[in-house]
Amino acid sequence: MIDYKTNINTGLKQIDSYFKSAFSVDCVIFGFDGKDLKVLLVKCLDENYLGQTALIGDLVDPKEDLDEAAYRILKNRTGLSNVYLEQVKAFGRVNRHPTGRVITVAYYSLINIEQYKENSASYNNQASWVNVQEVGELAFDHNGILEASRDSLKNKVLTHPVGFNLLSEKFTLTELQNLYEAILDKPLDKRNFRKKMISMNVLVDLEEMQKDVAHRPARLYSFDEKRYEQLLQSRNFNFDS
Amino acid sequence: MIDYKTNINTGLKQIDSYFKSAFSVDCVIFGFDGKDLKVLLVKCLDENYLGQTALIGDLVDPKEDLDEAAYRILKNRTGLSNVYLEQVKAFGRVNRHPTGRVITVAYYSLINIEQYKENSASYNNQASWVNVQEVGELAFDHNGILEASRDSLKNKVLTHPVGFNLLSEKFTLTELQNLYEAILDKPLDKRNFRKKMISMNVLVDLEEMQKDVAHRPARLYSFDEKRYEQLLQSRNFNFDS
DNA sequence: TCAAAAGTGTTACATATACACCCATGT
DNA sequence: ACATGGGTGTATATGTAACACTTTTGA
Repeated sequence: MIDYKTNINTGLKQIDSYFKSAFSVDCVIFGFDGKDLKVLLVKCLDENYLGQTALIGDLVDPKEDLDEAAYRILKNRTGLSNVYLEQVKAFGRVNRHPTGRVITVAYYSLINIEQYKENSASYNNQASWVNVQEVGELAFDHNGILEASRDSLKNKVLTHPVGFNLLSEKFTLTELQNLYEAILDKPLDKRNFRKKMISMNVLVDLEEMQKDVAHRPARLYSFDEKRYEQLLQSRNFNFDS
Repeated sequence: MIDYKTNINTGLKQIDSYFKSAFSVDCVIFGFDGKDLKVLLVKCLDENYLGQTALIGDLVDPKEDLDEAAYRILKNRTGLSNVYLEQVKAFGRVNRHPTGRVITVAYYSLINIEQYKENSASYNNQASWVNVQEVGELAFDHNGILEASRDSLKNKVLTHPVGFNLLSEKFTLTELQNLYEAILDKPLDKRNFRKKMISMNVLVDLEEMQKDVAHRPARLYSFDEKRYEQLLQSRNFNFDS
């Protein structure tokens, strides 16, 4: 009934015909420009999808952990290390890649666009930020990967305040609210949002104001990582409104 | 800076050295015996982990989608089709498998133990049900995979009543509560549990009673899948208590 | 003085939690 | 009669949702 020779957990000799596949990692790199959620995309040079837009990805080196590969790709493309990175899931349709059998593992990461601009100056890699609402048809199965990543991010942000990774160190509550609205793709009530955020106890009031804005300047906050780590241990956040 | 020749999304010729890996699927098959959450495990025949206990898994055929492979493995091992199946994530540490570079994609599935027993009689595959609380050291990185799957199931069950897949068609509210307690690994309040479950509107009161029990017989219910599908579309459940 | 965004409280409603006793059956 | 699990309601606390006006700045 079961062909034990092909069963990798119960024991097998290396069966050459199985070791002819490759893995890739695709990174959905999210950024935020103060108004819209953006994703970093590149032009595809693969002959089957020539000129189409694609996610940033690469083959995983045989001597490289999956997570390592994701960090390497991010570092290569953005110049940034220590970025927020989360695995989404694996995509493995047989014909998803024309070159051969390639299973890809999707990751999303959250980076600060300003920091990217500073660091990536030396990397002329022709990547560009596209509003997630305006992403057209992508190469391969990348539209599906992007959708799954957006969903994953939505769920994450409802329980963990990871959105801070997309903002500058100092930010206003309105910027934060705009970010949540962009991620959750729905409007939020200003007063309720502020109450909830402040009651979470992860914001540090910097007692500092915006400057040179053509309206009443807003108070600046930063994110208290230590406080957040403590909260993670005690119990879950819940950010729903 | 970036080696475009090795970049699979922007275009590449097949690079043989990358196409020497394999994928496997590992299935965390959960069952419920009325009291404890169980997982179906097998004895490992791999020489590196000889005699150790392991999850059920297999290599993915080069001509087979990932999901297909998971369904095939389940069918082979349990005789069951149309089971509830959910991808967890990919595990890709370089040395996780001694035979070669093997990335594995974990799935968990929820099946009914009674149904399994009926169907698997002809498959003498020496699999056995182990209480998840009592699982010892497993082969490969399977303890990590099991943990990730339990977490994933916990989260799922808080928002979607998928637990029904583990029960018989007819069940009592106490059985259902025991199941939730086993999955969430904490006690729940009887009255609050019943109120909440009933208010979800996914239970059908069969107007039928338990028989041959040495105490007051309990009312039997079944799960209303159509109602559930409707609810999924409208908005999310929330099962937290 | 105008435009533009910042900032602020209260009330109604819904949901979650805590909690203890009587009931029906088989032995 | 007793042991076993089945079944039920209420009060309180907490969280969520809805809602509009005044303030501060630069132009």
